Amino acid sequence: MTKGGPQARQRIVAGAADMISRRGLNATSIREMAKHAEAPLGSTYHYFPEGKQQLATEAVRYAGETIARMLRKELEAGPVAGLRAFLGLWRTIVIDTEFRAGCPVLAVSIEEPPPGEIPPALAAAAAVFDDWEKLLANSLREHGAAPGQAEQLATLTVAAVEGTVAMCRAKRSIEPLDRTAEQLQALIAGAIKG
Amino acid sequence: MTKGGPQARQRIVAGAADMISRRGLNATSIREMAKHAEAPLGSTYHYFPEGKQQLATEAVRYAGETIARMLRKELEAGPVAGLRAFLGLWRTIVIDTEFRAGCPVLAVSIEEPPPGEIPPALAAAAAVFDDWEKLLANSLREHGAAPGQAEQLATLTVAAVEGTVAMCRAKRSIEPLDRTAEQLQALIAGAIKG
DNA sequence: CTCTGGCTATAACGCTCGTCATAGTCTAGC
DNA sequence: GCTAGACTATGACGAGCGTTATAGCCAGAG
Repeated sequence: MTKGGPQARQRIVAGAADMISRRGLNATSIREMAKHAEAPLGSTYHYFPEGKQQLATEAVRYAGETIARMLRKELEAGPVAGLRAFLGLWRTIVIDTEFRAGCPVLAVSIEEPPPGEIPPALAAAAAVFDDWEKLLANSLREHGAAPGQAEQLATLTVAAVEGTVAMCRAKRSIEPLDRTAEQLQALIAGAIKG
Repeated sequence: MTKGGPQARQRIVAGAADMISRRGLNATSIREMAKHAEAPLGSTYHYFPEGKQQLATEAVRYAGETIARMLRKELEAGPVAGLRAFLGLWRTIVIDTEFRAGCPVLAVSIEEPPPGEIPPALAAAAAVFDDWEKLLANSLREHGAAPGQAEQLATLTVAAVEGTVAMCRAKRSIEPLDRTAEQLQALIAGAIKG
């Protein structure tokens, strides 16, 4: 049986991350998230009593952790290998979904917060970006890059990939990602040698 | 008088671009766009008979042209000057709006299109990115960069800036943009010398 | 068997959405 | 002044939204 039980919670979170990565947070309704996960609407409020914000927050963290785990593993073979895996992951997502999906973390980042407060989903997105950057920067430093350079390069890499994925979706072409990939690889390869 | 007349059309488009850059396309309603431009709701359907899609398309083109015009002008002083102006523009937007606004072109790019068709606003976003890239690439080539390198660097620049602006919004900090700025400036300065 | 507590089913709340229709107002040109 | 056409005012349409409430199911502990 794939339905019911606590594993439904997991399915809802994963499905929410997927839907947010396609349509953005605001265009993704709780009803659709439930349907997509084959869970009843009532269950979403059972598992996520704080409503949509909580669900979005967990979806962002889930996607962030999934990618961070992959990054950590691939970075063991060095920064260039890690970068290649990072780029390859996004390449697969964009192509397999026919340019329909992107990054849920970016999607959450560009929604205006209500005045005077920071929604938890937005804070989670910031934490995910920080996480990814730190993983890259640490690996760069460990392989001989200057500390300041490592930080800047890590930020540039994450930002460029996020931006390029969005550009690929608009253009319905993978070419921007391949161009960005070449530039970043040359950059990072150079930084750990100099 | 600031109300009424054909100049209302302009105000609606400019206001729509601003609102989309803050909340994304889906979270921006026609009613709010009208109110924001101090125009009656009926007027939006008078000026934009195809409804929201048309308004979004014009908003994307408007924002794209505004920035392209600025880029064209600043690039006359060379690629590094153009890049600096580009970065400075986004820096101002992000800071002046207290991390609430970003790029409307990016915002439109990450909305899932209906199956089997490409909404005009998405096509317009792709065209705007192309425009910006071509301006940068041409300037790079004119200043001695190798053609392939120029194209890749232009794509990287646009993507990195777009991605960084989103990161700045999530983190509520301008630091990512300053880091990206340093890296891109070094890169572009290097490319037109070698 | 009974009872408890996790999960589901169903319906409703007030609200906003995109869009359309219709009638009214205003202004320029004759 | 009068008429045409650009613009506005108003209200409605069905639909979907996030959220809440209430009652029901049903496995497993006692």
